[in-house]
Amino acid sequence: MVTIADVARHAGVAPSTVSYVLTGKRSISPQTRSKVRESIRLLGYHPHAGARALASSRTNVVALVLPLRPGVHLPALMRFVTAAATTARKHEMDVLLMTADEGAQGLRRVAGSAQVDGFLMMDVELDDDRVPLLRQLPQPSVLIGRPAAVAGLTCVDLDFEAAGGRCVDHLADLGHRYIGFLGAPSVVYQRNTGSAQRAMAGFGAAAMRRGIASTALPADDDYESVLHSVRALLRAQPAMTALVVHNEAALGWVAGSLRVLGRRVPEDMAVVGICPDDLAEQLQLTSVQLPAEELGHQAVELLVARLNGQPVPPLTLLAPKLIGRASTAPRPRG
Amino acid sequence: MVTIADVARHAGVAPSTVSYVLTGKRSISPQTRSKVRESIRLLGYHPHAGARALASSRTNVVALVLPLRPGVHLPALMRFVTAAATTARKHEMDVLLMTADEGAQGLRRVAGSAQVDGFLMMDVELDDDRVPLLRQLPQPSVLIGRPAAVAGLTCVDLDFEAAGGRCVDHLADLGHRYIGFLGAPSVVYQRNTGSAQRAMAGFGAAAMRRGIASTALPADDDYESVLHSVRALLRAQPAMTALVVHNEAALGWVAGSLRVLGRRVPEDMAVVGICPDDLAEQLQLTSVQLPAEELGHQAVELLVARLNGQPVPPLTLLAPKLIGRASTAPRPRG
DNA sequence: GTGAAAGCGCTAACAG
DNA sequence: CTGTTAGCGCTTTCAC
Repeated sequence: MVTIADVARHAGVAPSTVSYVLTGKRSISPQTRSKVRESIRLLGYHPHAGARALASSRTNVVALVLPLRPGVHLPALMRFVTAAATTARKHEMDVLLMTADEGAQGLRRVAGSAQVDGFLMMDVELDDDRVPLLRQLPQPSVLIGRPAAVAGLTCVDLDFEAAGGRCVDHLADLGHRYIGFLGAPSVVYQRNTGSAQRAMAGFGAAAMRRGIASTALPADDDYESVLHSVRALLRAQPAMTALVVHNEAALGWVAGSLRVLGRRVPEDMAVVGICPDDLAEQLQLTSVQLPAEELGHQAVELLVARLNGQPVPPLTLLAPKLIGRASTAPRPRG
Repeated sequence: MVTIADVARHAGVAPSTVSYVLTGKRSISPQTRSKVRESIRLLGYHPHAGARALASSRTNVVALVLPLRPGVHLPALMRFVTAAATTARKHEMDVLLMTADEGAQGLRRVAGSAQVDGFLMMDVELDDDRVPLLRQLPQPSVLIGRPAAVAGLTCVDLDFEAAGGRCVDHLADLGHRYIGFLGAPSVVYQRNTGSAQRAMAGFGAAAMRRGIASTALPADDDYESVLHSVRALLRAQPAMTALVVHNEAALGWVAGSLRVLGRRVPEDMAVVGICPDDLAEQLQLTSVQLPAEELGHQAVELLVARLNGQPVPPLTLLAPKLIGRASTAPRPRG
């Protein structure tokens, strides 16, 4: 194995000089620098990661903690993961993958053994039990999602409240005056899921603000339940001409349900989803996108900033973007 | 930070003793062992990963190199990843995530800096340029997929040849005598993609073996192309009553194309796919599954075996499993 | 069955 | 601007 001493000898300098050329932590004369660089290249030298970590207490690795509970949209998750990995590499960092099933125990292990410089944790819910632990760890962490108390943490999330509002605004601008909201399964709300509750709240508030009549119902993931909820919405508000759907699993059934109930999309009923882009694209659905890449990128940037001792805001909310597709049209005048 | 010296002092033993309790590399008296264990627990000691790697030249980390080219089925990929991660943890190992876009350069970097003990590389194709490099590296590697020359490597893959054959056998057993094969886009075959070619070869050989007339065509990923290819197949072999599809992206259009051409599934035309299970389930398609979990698990087991100096076969082929669903039925007698 | 001590390869004072 | 050197925390001989 080629070590820093080999490089130093080959270049006729001290090991520390080689180290400084590599880290840039002190100024080196151009001649020395290029001499050293050349030796490094010639010998094919790569600093030993373990030795470096030991001496510098920096691993240049971030842990990425993924949720793998059923129901997460895998394509969106992968988009997030690759964005995070790519951004990490831009900062000369690597990514250690942790599945959530190791729980707090796993975090303690990885943190305790100094395997990583920081943590990225996805899909954090309001009362996640790992959050208090993260606060204690010596390594900084960035959460994707939004726990109840944000103080002392760094979180990034889509602004779900604004997302709900954005859907209403889009529909209101098209002339719709009676709008329904088809939400997640009711257990999700019982479970205190932040994104679900906030999207719903944003939807309701925007409707009030615009003087629009709104009705909301949860829906389970199966056809029966979706059909039932859509029918119930229409019964509750017969003049309804638009629907906001915040339920990925239900989306596939919505068009069918509406058809069965005699409503064409978008002529009789405009539909807006809050969902990953590929799903919306596939269903030709106007939607507020879940910005997976942007979240992954931002999360890493925030973590890197914290590692460099820079101050970062406790909560970064990404503005929702609505993409118009075939499922929305101006309200039928009649 | 708690070090091994702290634990040793607390337990009244030498640091080396603590180390040996942890690694089990020499016998320790039960009393000493439990004394040490207790101190470890009390102090919340975790060995420093970097220090350990430096002293032992073992990181207990494996690199997982993922393909992120367009067209890979993300849900199946994630199933593979989690299986690999879970199996790795069973062996006290962690997983470092590498995206393929770093290419050979990235492998060299990670290998050179001794960040990992070995490599897991997914979706290797016949002429992958990173394969020769992997052979040179000091760390062992396991490939998921099957490059042209397997000597000196360790590979795991689904037995695509048997998979193609299995589809034919299933259909032949149901009485079908004229079978079509709808393959990947023709560029995939031009690109020398092993799995595509082997599935096709297995299909052809099995048909010959069973005395069945077979016809094959490639298909692109869009509706037009699929419709065109299916129509061409039917024209070439009007008596065709069954279809084997090895093209994930086309699968969604197959049923529609057949309907347009006046064939009901499965009454007029039986369909078998070679595709990830969730896709097949969703389409209610009889299929040979892509055993993502099993591949991930096996790959890690093989790598661990190699790390322990155990001999492993250069090629491990997993037997295809066919799951019967609604898309196949006995041949209509008429 | 246990201890003492010599590194593993690198970084970061300290010294010039 | 560069060299010398003392660790970083652990494993693993060697010695008893």
